Amino acid sequence: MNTSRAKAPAGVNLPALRHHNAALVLDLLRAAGAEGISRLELAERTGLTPQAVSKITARLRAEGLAVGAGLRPSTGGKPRTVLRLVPDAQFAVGLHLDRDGLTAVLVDLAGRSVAVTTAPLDFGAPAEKVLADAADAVRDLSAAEPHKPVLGVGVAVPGPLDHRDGVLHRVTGFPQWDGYPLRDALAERTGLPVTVDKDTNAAALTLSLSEPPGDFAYLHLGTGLGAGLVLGGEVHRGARTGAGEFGHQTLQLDGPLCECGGRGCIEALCLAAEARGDRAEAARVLGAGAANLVGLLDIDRVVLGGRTVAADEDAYVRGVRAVIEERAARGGGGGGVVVTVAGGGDRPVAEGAAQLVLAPVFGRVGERG
Amino acid sequence: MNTSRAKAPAGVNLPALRHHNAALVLDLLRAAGAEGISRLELAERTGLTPQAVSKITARLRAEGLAVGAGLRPSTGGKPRTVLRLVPDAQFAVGLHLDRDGLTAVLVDLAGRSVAVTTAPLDFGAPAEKVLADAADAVRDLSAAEPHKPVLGVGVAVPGPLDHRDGVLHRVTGFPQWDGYPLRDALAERTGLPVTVDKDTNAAALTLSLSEPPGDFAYLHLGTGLGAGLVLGGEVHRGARTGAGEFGHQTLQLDGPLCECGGRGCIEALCLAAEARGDRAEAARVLGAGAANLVGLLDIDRVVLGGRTVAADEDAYVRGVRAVIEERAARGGGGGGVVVTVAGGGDRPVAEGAAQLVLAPVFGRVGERG
DNA sequence: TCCACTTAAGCAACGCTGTTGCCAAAGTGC
DNA sequence: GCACTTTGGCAACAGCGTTGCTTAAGTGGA
Repeated sequence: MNTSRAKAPAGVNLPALRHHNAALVLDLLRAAGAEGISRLELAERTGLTPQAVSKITARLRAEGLAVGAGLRPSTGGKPRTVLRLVPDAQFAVGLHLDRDGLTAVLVDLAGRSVAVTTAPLDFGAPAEKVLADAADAVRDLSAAEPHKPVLGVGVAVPGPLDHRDGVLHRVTGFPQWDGYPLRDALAERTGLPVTVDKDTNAAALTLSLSEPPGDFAYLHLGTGLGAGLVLGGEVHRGARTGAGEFGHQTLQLDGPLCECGGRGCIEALCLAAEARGDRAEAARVLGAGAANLVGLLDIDRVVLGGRTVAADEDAYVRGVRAVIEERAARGGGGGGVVVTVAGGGDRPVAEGAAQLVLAPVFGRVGERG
Repeated sequence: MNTSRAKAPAGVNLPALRHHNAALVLDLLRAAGAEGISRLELAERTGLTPQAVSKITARLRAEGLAVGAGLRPSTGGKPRTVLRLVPDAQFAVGLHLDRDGLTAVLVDLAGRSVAVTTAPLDFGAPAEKVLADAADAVRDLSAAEPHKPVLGVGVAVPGPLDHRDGVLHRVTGFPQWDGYPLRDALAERTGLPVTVDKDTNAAALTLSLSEPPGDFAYLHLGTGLGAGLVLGGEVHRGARTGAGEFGHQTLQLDGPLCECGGRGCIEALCLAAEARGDRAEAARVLGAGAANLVGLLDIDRVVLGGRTVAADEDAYVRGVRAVIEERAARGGGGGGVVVTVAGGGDRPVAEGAAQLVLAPVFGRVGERG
């Protein structure tokens, strides 16, 4: 069962402290982007003394991860030196294995894709075949930056899996993947560390970098309906990496039959409304589920995405927002919740897969849930 | 809005490290109870070296927080010395302000109530009157252990509030509390640090100490229906301390009217079934909501409590379990989820209020959500 | 009864962390 | 040109957990 907390050796010694503070500074440098950030601002944000920040940034500069980037205007004294991340110091590969295609990206420390490959993929083919294609994509992309280290490979897949050991489970319609140790198999083929996660979690991870701080849920409405949760700056995966099962929540007791065998699942209701052209009703249904989620977790934002939403973003945003605001007005929680659509890159899932690898570098361990 | 993450000075210096490790060891000592735990076990659990644990425990003993408690049987060498927490080294006061009564407890470090007072309370009286009663209860209880330090006062109240600044909001039916700065007002009267939280969160906090590790939700079914969430060992409160709004989730689109003004709220459905004597249906409805929650968060356990559940624990446990297991069998998530009833003390809310004060001592900061 | 062996726990020296006190560098503005 | 402000590095330091070693306190076989 969930052993993540029970076994967590939470004791902190000096190397762990050093690593934590360095990662924290790196995270702030990343957030500052090309604009950069000064040592004193870093000190203020971290709560460390300016001198400690100087030492930490000196080490980061020696490792080639940070660099000076000009001066701020003086405010009456010596102007502040601005520091910024060196995005191409290290890279990570992100793979998105979908039912019909493979997308692979090489991502730099700033989160930008510097190389992309896409290819058709038969997810129903034998696992070894799919794995060989994936490994080829990793090899090709790594060659794009031959002299820079590639930290690892992140893989996003549609189905249920265990994020901790990287083993797939019961991928709907693809029984050959049940119990397949994807992480270890790909790690052996590529010689790189591999991290595996659900596609919705990867998308949520990408969003967590561009979204303002605070908790949010990413609701993905495409051929199905799923969710990725970001709580406290980290993706919430739950005990068995099963969190975000949003589509089969009951929204209509004893309602119409869903293909999962249940009744009144939000996914069935929402997609049925969409299929008969009643987009307002689809948005209202989605909004009811979103409002349930907002009330339960008291998050700051709801972010919508997926092909079905993209077809009419405005209708969905307005519909969902209306339900949430109406419930907030009744005192059901969720006042001030913001509803938006996922902007960001055009390959958010593959980029999020790469972020699975980069997250530890910036202190977003993600081992908690 | 949610500034908890943006402003969090996450930098760690040596005093912070020392405090963290000491709190971690204290937490393990508390978990070990009267039985105690050896230095080497502490080292194994924390990931620190035995020598570091020796130094930390030496400091704790010097402060009177830990003490030796006999020897383990030898395994062929020097027997291990067992250490245990000194429960009566420090205390905390917990207050439960309910609609019609006040319960106050003095709790030791082990979480046991060493003194209790209950009194009728008119929550609709002027705030100053209620506050005076509360302050009196605190003073009386503090006198029970005159020579030991009382760390602070934790207060659990029914309504919506902000845990961070301790201000109440829109307590249903009691407009005079809207915007009342309960934390600061009581802190001034008692001269002690005060922490305020929702009653369901306090109950969940108590349970988190006796329950096995892992994430769980406490569902309280009494005159209303609410939830407390424990994720990653800490109570999840959300951006505005509004998390756990479980009763007014929509479970039946366009269903019967709820007193909140919405339609098809789980609370209305569940209580209506209970009112007409259909306990099986009430349990089924509760189970559907619980299954929604389980799927969304992938928690390890669901814990039921409250007067209505207590009236027929077996029916509710079986009913809720049945719905969750049926959905898990369909692939909707939640396999292996355990459904139980809240055991623990007879004053779980007041004791949980006291735990709000004790949590930081054991490194459960709770500032994250 | 003795002695070799095992295991636990403290002492001392150490490396490394962030902190403090101080000073040089690099601007502004009268 | 000089007084002032602000930034940021250097050096010394206190305190953390770690390492190497010693002492304490048991077991068990000869």
